[in-house]
This record gives sequence, structure tokens and C-alpha cells, in this order.
Amino acid sequence: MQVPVSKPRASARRGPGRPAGGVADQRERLLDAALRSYAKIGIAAASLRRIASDAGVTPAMVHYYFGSKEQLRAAVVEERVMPVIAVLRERLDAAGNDPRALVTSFVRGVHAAVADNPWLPSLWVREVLSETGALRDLLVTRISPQVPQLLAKRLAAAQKQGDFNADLDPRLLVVSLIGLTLFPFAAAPIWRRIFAAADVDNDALLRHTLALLDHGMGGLNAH
Amino acid sequence: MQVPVSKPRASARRGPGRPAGGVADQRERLLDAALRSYAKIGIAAASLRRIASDAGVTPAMVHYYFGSKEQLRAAVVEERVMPVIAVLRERLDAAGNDPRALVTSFVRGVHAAVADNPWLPSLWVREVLSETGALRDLLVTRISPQVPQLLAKRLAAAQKQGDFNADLDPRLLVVSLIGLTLFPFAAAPIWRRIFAAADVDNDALLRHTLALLDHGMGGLNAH
DNA sequence: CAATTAATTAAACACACGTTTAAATTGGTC
DNA sequence: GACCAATTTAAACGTGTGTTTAATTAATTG
Repeated sequence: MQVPVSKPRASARRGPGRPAGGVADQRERLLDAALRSYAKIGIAAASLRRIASDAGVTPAMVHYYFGSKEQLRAAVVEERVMPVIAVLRERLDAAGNDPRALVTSFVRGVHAAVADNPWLPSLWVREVLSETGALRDLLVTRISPQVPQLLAKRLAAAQKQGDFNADLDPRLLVVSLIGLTLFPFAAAPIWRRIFAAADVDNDALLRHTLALLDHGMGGLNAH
Repeated sequence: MQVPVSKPRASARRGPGRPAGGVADQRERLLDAALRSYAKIGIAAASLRRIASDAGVTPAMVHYYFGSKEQLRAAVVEERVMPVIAVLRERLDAAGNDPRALVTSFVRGVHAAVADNPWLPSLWVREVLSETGALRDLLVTRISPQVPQLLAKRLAAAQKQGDFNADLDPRLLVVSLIGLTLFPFAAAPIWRRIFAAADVDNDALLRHTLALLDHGMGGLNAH
């Protein structure tokens, strides 16, 4: 026979009931665990059992704190994702109207955002870029006015004054900018491996990206 | 009481048994249906029931023709995906050693591949770019020697001769090329919507991309 | 035309999922 | 110190999954 209930020893195989001592904010721990799973395997594939286990609790806790899987996702968006966008937007607001300064500010802003939030590229690929991604609607409705539309508008104004290459489309330039910043971070595990490019650090990536945006393949060379 | 078996009428709610007349190649229809589902909702989420239903058969047919879900995926890869890569590789082989011709050939090759295989960008995002994508290993082991590594090698040789911008890294230039070609196609549903860019067709995208690669933001302008 | 092979379905299997409910335990309040 | 609210677990529910098996029908072969 095994002792059925209430061992005074802590931590090992607890039963139901409020724990003694008050554990550190479980809600925050669930948000962190959820974000980890979202980035690693995607929102749809992230089961509540996995998230709860990662946070050291049972899946019923998700229901207790958030109500449902979808409301958990909504909380992660508001409390973890949107603040990153807000920082990027402030950076753009601070940059002037010179198109090169704007572009440089965006490129550096993405680099900084990724450095501070390593989950960002994975989450973006799976939940925004993928066709059934759970955050695509978020991008369209709430993020795009703050960053890509703002950027496109200011670039279009600069181009009208002849401040950069007239053969570019300012809207497509924003697309190109994302393809040259967020995408390389998302693909880094691949290209570092197939090119044996462990020597390429983020600074080298930054220099390459800015050089390409400045002069394309036609820049001055050391010939 | 309902008639239990063997109505002579065709098509409506068949029971078991080999169908009369011999239906057109079911294996091919299953491959097509699988690829459709893979592109639309992802390989992991594409249930055999959905694929089978899309092909007009029962899920047991997948077992009959392929053995398992994984072997179905392998067949789709060999018979639908790899041929597209082979075409792109032949294009690159046909291009000369001039780096601009190489880059133009790659850009046009991706455009052509997407035009002929509209499922390509979605599949690439979800199954290669996503961290747990089912085709990432395929890219690393079988595709990368045929396209990105080949391209990087030839670009590095051209750069050593001073044939283009020395501030670029030839390996990262391959990453940039993909970020400027496949990525815009994958993101097209997004940017066409947030920029109201229904006027931007594939030709405009092609011109923009080549202009950016040629001169960056610094090209001649109409000022 | 009988026997065999090919093609197909229906049904069942064990498993994982999100959710709900009831019970258990602790912390705070009067 | 008794009561109520807060926090947590275990267990069960129904649904969808990949797979397997048996049965059924048509085509092919001798």
C-alpha cells in the first residue's frame, strides 16, 4: 500500500490543492512557456499539455488563468508580441525623413528586436508568413499600420523628391527590406549549415545587408 | 429497410469492392491531393482523411498505395518537388559566369518555377523555413548542393576577380537572393492587401528586384 | 467459366487533443 | 479558530488522428 495523500515533502508528485508558500507568478510562467512552444513548434501544434508541463503545472491551469487555448494566444500576443512592435515603431518615428537613414534605422531596429527576442523570426515565419498562420490577421489589422505602411508612405514621399533610385517601388522596397532582414534570421540555421558559415556573425550580416541596399552588386570594388 | 448492397447506379455512395471501368490513376490523384493539402495547411496538419477525401477515396487507399503518411510525403517529394529543383538547376548551369547574368538567371528561374508551380512558396515557408518543417532536411542534403551552394561558389569566384561589389558576402548574397525572390511570392497575399497593391504584377516585381540588385537605392534617378 | 489477383470500403484500434468537472489544499478574514 | 475564496490536481468527456483488418467487388488469367 502507498500513502494516499499529503506527504509533507515538497515538489515530488503533488496532488491537488493550493500549494504552500505561494509559487512565483504562474500566469507569467505560462505565458513564457507558451511563447517558447509557439516559436519552437507553432501555435497550432503547441498542445496545452506541453505548455503546462513546460511551466510545471497541469493543463487545467491554462483554463483557470486564461479560459481557453485561444485566449492564451491572445494574452501572449498582447503581453509579449505587441511590445516588440511598439519599440520598432518608436525607432522609425525617431529616424528622420532621409530615405537612407530610414532604411538603416529599420534594418538596425530588426537586428535589435531579434537580439532581444530570439523567438521573433520563428514565430513570424510560422504564424504570419504561413498561409494559415494564427497571427496573420494581427499583422494585417494592427501591425501593418504601425510599421510597413508607415515606412512605405515615407519612402514614397522621399522618392517623389528624387532622393533614391526611381526604378524601385517604395511598397516593394518594404517587402525587400523584410526579405533582407527578418528572413535571413529565420533562415540562419539553414545557411550557417549549408555554407559552413559559422564565421558570419550578426555584424557581418548587417554590413552585407546595408551594402546591398546602398549600391546593389554595382558598388565600388577593389578590383 | 434500406437496400444493403450493390446498386447498379454509379458514383453515389459506393461500398467496398473494385470499381467497374477502372478509375483514372488514383496514385497520381492522391499525390496531387496531398500536394494541395501540404501547401494549404502544411504536411503535419494534412490528415490522410482530408487528402483521401480530396482525391475522392478513403484513407485506407493511402495505405494501399503508399504504406504510410511518411511514405506518401516521400513520394510527393520525389515526383513533384525534386523535378522543379532540377529545372532550376539546369537554368543555372546554362547561365554563364558573369555574376549579373547568374543573378538574373536565378531571379527569372524562381519566377518561372513559381508561375508553373503555385504551391512552391507556401510549401517552402512551412516545410523548409519553419524550424520543424518536414522538408528542411531535404533542402540541406539534396537541394542545397544543386542550387544555393553552386550559386555561392560561382559568385565567390566572380567576386575574387572583382566583378561585383566587394562589400557583399557571396554566401549572404545567395540568402539575399532568396529573400528577394521566393519570400515576396510567399508574402504576396499580405503585401498586396496591406498596400492595396493589386496593380503590382509579377513583371513589376521582377523589375523592382533586378533594379535593387543592380544598384540598390543608389541607382540613377530621374530627379 | 473457375480461380486468382487487384482495388476498394467500412469498421475498429489505441492515442493525443482541448475542455470540463469535482475534489483537495492553502491563504486570508472576521 | 471557523469560514470563504483562491489555487491546484486528477479524472473523465467527446473528437480527430494514423493505422490495421476483414469483407467485398471487378478484372485478369488459365
